Amino acid sequence: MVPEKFLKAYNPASTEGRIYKKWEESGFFNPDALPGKRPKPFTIIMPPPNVTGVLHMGHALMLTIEDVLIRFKRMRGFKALWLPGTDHAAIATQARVEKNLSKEEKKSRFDLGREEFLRRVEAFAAQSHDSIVNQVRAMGASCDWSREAYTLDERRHHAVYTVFKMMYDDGLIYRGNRIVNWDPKGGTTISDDEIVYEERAAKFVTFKYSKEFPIPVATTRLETKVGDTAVAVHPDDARYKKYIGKEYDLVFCEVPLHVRVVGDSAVDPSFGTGAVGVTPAHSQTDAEIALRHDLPSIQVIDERARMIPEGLLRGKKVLEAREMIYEWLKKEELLLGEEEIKQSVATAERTGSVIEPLPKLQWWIGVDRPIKARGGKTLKELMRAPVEEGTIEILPDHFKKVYYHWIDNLRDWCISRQIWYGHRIPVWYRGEEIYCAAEAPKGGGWEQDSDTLDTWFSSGLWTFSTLGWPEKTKDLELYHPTDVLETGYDILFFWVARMILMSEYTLGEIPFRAVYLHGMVRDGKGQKMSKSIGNILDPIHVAEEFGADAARMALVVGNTPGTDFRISNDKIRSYKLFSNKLWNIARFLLEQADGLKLEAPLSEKDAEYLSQFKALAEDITLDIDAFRLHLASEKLYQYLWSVFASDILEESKPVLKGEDPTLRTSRQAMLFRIFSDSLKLLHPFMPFVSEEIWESMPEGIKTEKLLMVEPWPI
RNA sequence: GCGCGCUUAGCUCAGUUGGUAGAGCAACCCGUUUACACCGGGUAGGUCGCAGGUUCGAGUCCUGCAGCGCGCACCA
Repeated sequence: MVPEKFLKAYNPASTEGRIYKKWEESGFFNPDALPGKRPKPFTIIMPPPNVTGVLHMGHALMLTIEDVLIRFKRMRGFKALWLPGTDHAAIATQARVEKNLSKEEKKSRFDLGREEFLRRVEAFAAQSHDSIVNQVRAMGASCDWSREAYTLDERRHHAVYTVFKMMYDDGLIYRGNRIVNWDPKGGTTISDDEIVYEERAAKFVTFKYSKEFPIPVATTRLETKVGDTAVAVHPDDARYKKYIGKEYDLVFCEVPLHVRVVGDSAVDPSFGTGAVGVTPAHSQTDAEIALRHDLPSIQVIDERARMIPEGLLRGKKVLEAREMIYEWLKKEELLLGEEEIKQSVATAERTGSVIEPLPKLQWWIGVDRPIKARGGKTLKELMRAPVEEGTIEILPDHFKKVYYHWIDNLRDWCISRQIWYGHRIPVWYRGEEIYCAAEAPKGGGWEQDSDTLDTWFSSGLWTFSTLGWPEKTKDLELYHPTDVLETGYDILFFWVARMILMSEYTLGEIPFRAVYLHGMVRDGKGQKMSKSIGNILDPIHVAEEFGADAARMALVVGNTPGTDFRISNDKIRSYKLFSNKLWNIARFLLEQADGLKLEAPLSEKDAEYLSQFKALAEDITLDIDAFRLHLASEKLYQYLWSVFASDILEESKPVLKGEDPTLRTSRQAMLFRIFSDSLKLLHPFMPFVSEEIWESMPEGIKTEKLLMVEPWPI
């Protein structure tokens, strides 16, 4: 009666691969193949992992939460679609390949040329993709592989070009020469959101340009001062008022400067000397002052972060130039003072390089431009409205405020990148002519823009590009808007906001109804997991050692949305023990299954046990519906171990061995009914062990081929 | 500077709408005639950061304060 496998302890390693194969072969990951009518769809589009390497715990958390929701809804009778994919992660992937190239072959991408380099990146991406997809499977993710998408494949390419052209024609995408965030190491511009601010010590130096120049200024970036074209003071500042409008010709560290004194109310008279040396080419705020006063802009730092002006400084690195000018000021007795201050320095997220603000001709998306097709609303307004109106729910709720705060401070989005891996900008040039389309216009001589698009541009389309847009597909009609977008709070701006922007602009509808933001996964000591600390828990190793089920439970129990949380081997081990506990409960019950009649009348006590369980099942159902997975999973654990196994089973032993056959059949029925329904409740959280036990449940309990498609007990 | 969050047992954290403080791990004691030692039974441990307020009643709501963390902005 008891299958032999139950005589040994539960072994996830030898079970999980086999079970996953069974699921995959059933075809039930594809909602079209699910049994029953299923009028209502339920959709989650998977946040695509970058094809830059391996899955980490954050991915494992994402996969677990989404799989719990999808399995739950599938059992609840929904047409449940979970669409998987991967992200080409333009800069990140290119940087990886460039690093390998320089390490292994001592070559740069320019040595290989665009075509050959792209071939290398694609080979790397393909390899990385395969290993990632296998890791996703190992976590038990029940996603529909037949619909798998890539942010850089043909269909997504089509979607990207279509949206670009729409925005170009609507005047939202424009080309502008402005100050950009230049990453000298990556050799590309980056968006404001890709900047990481680092606190560093800096020397705040007060000086005069020359003996004759009447106004002292202060700066931490002496090297930019050779690009100054004005000094700005507050228009009401009694000290400097008299100089406003005067112009000076002077030579600063061998560089001739023409400096005008302007009055501008953006200047804070109480900060520094109350006067600003205006460098329009290398500072955002200075460029704004320059615009107001029609000042010239002189670029003095190049794309490799080296000095441009002729003379002493030419070709020197920025930091060297800073030091040289400092020494020069000292020598010329122009140095008036210095102070050590703390300063937050802009660095590039991917390369860690210090950002050089430079003037460059780039492509931008205007976030404050009225859109005719959307009733004159701006992109900012389109992003804000659905969250304000509550058509998009954000969990936890307080992230709404963070979201609004970000929108309020948002500036135009720089979308062009000087890298090669990505969607190439669909714009063609011939002399002064510009043409926006996927293909070059007829007639020769057209050259395509050499830049590619910010990776988040294609990610922004993800909810509908994956469903086939711009074609009018059935999938799009049925599954969009999607139901839940589940991701880490760290990409609320990068991604969530841009999906709302793109969906509202392109389709005029929300991309998803709810946003579930999970926290960051940290190690047992609360440290961020990183390679250099060596505290990374690889979800795949964890799954091999303890089982994916154990990893999933450890990731879900007690983990509330929006809050960082810690995971350790100890925690995961405790849920491996739980898998084994379930295994042994099953073994015990199967030993007692002789003469089982599921519909036998229940004694008063057994009816009481059953109704207690029903109440719990209802409670757990409400919890999952309200995204309280941390509570649902803990309640199940608690009930099965402390109530069902420790109390009910122990109390049942004498009844099952006893003389009274009525009590015995009643008890049997109650135990099997509770346990089999428990397996259903548990399935979303621990799909492997529940499915494996389910396989051995007696006839009469199973109504479908697999537990994964059994109807939910409530 | 603007904003957001956290502070509950030794550690990590739950605590859904206000109704007698919870779990896991760790600790200590006992138990090996069996569903499970990947186990069972038991013990100990908290004035819920501080100060006020609302309430019949506050870990939960309000105000203020402190410590910690995070985001955004500024950074001449």
